[in-house]
Amino acid sequence: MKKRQYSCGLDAAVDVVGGKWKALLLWELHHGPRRFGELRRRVAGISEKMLIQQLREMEKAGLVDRKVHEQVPPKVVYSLTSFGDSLNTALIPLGEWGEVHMETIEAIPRD
Amino acid sequence: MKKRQYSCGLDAAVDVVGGKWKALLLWELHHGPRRFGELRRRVAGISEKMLIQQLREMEKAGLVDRKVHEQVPPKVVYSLTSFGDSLNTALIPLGEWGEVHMETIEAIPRD
DNA sequence: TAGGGTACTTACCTTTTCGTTTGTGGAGGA
DNA sequence: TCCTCCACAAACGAAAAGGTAAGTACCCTA
Repeated sequence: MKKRQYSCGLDAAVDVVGGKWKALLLWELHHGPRRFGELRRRVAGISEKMLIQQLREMEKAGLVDRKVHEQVPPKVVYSLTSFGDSLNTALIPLGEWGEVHMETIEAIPRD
Repeated sequence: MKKRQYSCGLDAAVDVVGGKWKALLLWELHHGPRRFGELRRRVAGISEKMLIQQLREMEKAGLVDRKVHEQVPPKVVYSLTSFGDSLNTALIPLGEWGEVHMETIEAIPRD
């Protein structure tokens, strides 16, 4: 979330789903509601700080729903809203493209 | 382009198209081949440094083709490869999602 | 003769993003 | 009693991304 004025829909969408973790979290939540600790374990390499940061941003954006179960130890469950689900649906072709061309993408030189 | 190991296709695709400018450039080139100066004028707000940097990265990734016409003054034309075009096709649903929800996205608070 | 267009390149700086570490407070298990 | 788990929070620094400004070499137009 950096801009206010977008030049096209794609611009806006990439702004919402951009960054290192949001796409992965969307994908993981697509499989079903998840607790904080579950997400931390299933999304490889994410730190707790990044996880909570991304979740908060996605909550603000209306993509995910955060439900607190008042109990000890605490239990918080995150799930996709219908808005988040619609974004996920729109991302499916892109995900398939990525899978098909995975080897090509991995072979891109980076310097 | 930062990682080598992707956990899913979506992860890889977002890595390729991520950042502030690549989606806009892909979209612009989707309308047809463009010269450097044309892109600079049509993609609002981009600096020459960013433009050439992104174009070079997209060239390395095999998304765009760079054709130099040896003449004075110089003339360089950029166009999508079939690989770049396939990415663009995969991005269409996302672009449509962004257009449909543009107002919602613009209303997301950023602090 | 001055200014603008052609397509870049380089240096420097600021902003944003990402990662690491430490700490909270109560509860249950060895 | 110590350790771990739960779901965070806060501080700090590194790294990456992005922005600004200037320079290059040549040509055409006014």
